[in-house]
Amino acid sequence: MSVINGNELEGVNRPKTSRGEATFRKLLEAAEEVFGEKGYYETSVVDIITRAGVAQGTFYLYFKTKKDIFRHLVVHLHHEIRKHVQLAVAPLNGRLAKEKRGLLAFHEFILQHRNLYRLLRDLELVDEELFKWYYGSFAKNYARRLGKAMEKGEIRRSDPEALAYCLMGLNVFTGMRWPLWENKPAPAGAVETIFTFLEKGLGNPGDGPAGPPPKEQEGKGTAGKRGTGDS
Amino acid sequence: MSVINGNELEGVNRPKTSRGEATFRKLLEAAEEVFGEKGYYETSVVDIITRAGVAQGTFYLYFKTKKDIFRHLVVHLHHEIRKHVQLAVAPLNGRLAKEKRGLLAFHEFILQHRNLYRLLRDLELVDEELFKWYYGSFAKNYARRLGKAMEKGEIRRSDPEALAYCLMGLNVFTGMRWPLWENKPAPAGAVETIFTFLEKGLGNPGDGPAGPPPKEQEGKGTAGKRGTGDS
DNA sequence: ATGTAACATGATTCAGTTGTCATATTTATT
DNA sequence: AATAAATATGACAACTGAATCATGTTACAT
Repeated sequence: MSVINGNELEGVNRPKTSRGEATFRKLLEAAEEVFGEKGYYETSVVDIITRAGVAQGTFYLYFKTKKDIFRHLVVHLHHEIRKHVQLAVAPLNGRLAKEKRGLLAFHEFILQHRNLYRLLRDLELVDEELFKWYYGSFAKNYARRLGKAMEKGEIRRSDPEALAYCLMGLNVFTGMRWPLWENKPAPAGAVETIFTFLEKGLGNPGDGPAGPPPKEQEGKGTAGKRGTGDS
Repeated sequence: MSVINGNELEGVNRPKTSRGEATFRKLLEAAEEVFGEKGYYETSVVDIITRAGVAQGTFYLYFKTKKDIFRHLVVHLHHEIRKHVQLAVAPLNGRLAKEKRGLLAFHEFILQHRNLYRLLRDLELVDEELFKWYYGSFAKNYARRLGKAMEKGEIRRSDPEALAYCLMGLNVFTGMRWPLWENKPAPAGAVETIFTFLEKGLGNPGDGPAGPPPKEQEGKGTAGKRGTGDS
């Protein structure tokens, strides 16, 4: 990806002394807060430097533009979320169990980091390329794990990428409805519904035709019909 | 809803002659295009009136602010999408069939109205209240239909609202992945996966009581908290 | 202690933005 | 035709916010 080279974004000058490091951090913390509260477009650089308690010129010492500090925060967020979910899910066995726990962990994360999460919602408008990188990279990883689970026979065999997007959508929208909008966990009834939907949707270990694994090719007439002229 | 009174938004002055009507429309069309291309925040009123070919003062004859013309477009879009999906789905019988066709119709709509769809993505940041109205109203309707299908035994009984958000998420994310990002319909393999996920996730008519003995009961371990279906 | 690179400042410049208003034209009404 | 109401104009006042830069101030290696 041209978006990110190595582990560093361009447009960001890392400080070289501990004094600079402190200022750098102050700016990032301030930016996270203000972006989270008012959104990217409603936030000015002056808002950020005011909250950080530094002068305007100082900002441009470390970030080339407002967008650059935003990007930096987003990449940070991406790693944080993954770490959080990964950690919660690691000790469990079986894709379904991981999937369920992962959804709850994701909801928790939203509740505990509303500000950071809001950044993510701005991302699509601020930098579409980075946005695609964000979800694309998420999906890729997700699909890999799903693929493995399919091989192990833990879930039904199908297109891992499509499945990944289904699951991300499900996570994001339920995370929006309760944690984000109501600022509390999804009620038990909703969780139960979601879990069942996941369980049946993914397919249980013993579920499928006991027969041999299907031949990886699509187009087996099942639901078949494409909607529109598919160009 | 305080957002919308009757069928008209405040901040909008409808024209009173056919000449005015033409100008009004020109402005709306121009706004749809520019918003779609550059996004709400990157678009200025000057951009809009330039494309519409009218003077700046004319804009303020019909719209109080930039936000007001945006809101007007969004409400319009909401009705358009619903009409499109409704129309595609109406002749079909059974929730599952409707659900499948609805997803394809939704994807079609995105392909045919990329600009309008993009507005929607901006909405969350521009006017959160209207955004919640948008999805909330969608979800409410959706849940109502799902509830009816449950009563008829067409799909598994569960919390209709939670299910509605799952399905919306699934629609939105798959619509993003292929129609929006790649500007073409989802490939057959992906559609098949999505359909199967829907089919199993929603539960088939004959599913419930009969069928192979599911030794697997839900609620163990992580799922933990059982709750009666409240709301 | 001194030289130097890093760090910090904030007034200022500059490129935009919104929204208004006096003026002019068109349309509907009588 | 006369009049009022609606529509259109574009210059402009008033404002916003990003980014710069000349002028400092620290920290630290030598």
